[in-house]
Amino acid sequence: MNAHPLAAGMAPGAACLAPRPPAPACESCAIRRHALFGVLDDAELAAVRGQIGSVELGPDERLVLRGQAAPAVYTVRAGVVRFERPTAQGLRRIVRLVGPGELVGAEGLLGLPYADDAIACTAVEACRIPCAAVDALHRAQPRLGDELMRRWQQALEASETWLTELGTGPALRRLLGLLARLQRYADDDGRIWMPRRDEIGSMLDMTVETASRQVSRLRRAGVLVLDGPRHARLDAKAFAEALARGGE
Amino acid sequence: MNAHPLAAGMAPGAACLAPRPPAPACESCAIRRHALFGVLDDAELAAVRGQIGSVELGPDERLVLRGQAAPAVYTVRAGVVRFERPTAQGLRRIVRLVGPGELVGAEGLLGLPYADDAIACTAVEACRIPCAAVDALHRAQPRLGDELMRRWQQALEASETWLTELGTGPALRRLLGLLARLQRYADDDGRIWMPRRDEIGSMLDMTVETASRQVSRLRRAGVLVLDGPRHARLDAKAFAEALARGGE
DNA sequence: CGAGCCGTTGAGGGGATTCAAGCTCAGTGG
DNA sequence: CCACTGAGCTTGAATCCCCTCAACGGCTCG
Repeated sequence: MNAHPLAAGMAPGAACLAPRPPAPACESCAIRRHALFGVLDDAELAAVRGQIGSVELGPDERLVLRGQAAPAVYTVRAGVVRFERPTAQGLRRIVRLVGPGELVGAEGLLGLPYADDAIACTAVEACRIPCAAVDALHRAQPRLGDELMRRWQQALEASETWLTELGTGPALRRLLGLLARLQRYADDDGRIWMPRRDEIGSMLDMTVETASRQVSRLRRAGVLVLDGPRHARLDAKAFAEALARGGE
Repeated sequence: MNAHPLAAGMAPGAACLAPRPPAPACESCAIRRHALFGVLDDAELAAVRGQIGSVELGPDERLVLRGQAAPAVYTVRAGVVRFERPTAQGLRRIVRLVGPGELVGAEGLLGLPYADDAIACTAVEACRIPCAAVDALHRAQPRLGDELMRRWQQALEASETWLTELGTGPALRRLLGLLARLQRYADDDGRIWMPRRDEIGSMLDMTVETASRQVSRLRRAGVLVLDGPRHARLDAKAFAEALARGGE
């Protein structure tokens, strides 16, 4: 089945132990309004400001580890993070992707250990917020509770959509569905993050070879233009057509 | 691909319009401690008691409808409910199952429409709780907020587990995974709810025929004993062996 | 009793996997 | 400088699992 057997060759524990520089100015943060603390006013934000740290990760470095105690949640400021968990067969399956403004590790707020490995796909910047800080704020500002629930609901929605759109149908259509999602994380220049073939395999439940074949097909059809080792570009028109044809 | 094209022949709207008898005594409810309001004491419970209605559904009747405004949430008291949503191809995919003690339609508390169709698999009894009642209680009793978040997290966990365990691997193993889940909803007598073959198809992303073949295989192997039209029984020993072999 | 739903089984074909080889490219050390 | 290596990607050939198409039997129900 799909790829990398047991996390061999991954960067060591990272995030939790790394030094934690203070976060850049929250007040002027580009994603402030979309982030968990978007509901707070300047004064409230200032009160927790000191407890928030900044984390930077390179590709394939772990942000959190499944099963570990969860002392903090993370808000992604830049980059793409994947959620992985092992299947019963010891293989790995990617179950969700999150990007800027989204929350990682919310289960920590309930006193639960992290439910998935969260691993950087691209270079990632994130804010580290201690669970205790969220709890304290929550008591003072009940609206934060609504915002948390809203995020849980979004995560659930994303997971169920993943299941229906990426977990069914022929390989080519699943790949198109994935690319449509990656398009949302495109940079200003229109370039998307292009996963490794084995990552595609883990996301779409197919082998590396099948992933490679389908990518090549889209490349030959002019839908996808590879652009550097881990980047690509979609031709909007050709992509829409391919999607309409629905994978042959 | 998998079964029933567009909900033809389903019972009409049901739940929302049906008469709402008052709920049976909450104080002595068997699932009280496992339900959403398990955190409330007798006095708090008594205060909302009057707003809670009881709903009873037969197999294939809808509890809530995807996309519709969500005035209430439901706590399942008995039976099994499936969450369905249409795929991009107009087919239906079952994305989650819930049983006694679990919550349906929590997204309504955020002012969102229902995210999935929730349909009774077996005979179902549920409590209908107006969102307004939950909101009011929530303001009075903050612990209810934690309980809600806990349920959201459980739903998310269930969805991701569904993806990794039922969305991958050969057909037989996926079926075994499903049966293991259904076992949790077994009655005191050890009988489990046995889905129709097309329902199995919608859950495990396979055709009716494949579902039938795999079921027959398990039947011949003595793992599964069909017992009435919509019921079955698992042979614990044979089942464990089959699971260990992992689908041949 | 015919109609329709549900389940089962067979035959055939196709899409994905498996096994295998070859390619490019970056990093390494002789 | 260049073989050497290994990771990642691609492609081919053979196999197999699952899908498609099809037929049939049991059952309920009008």
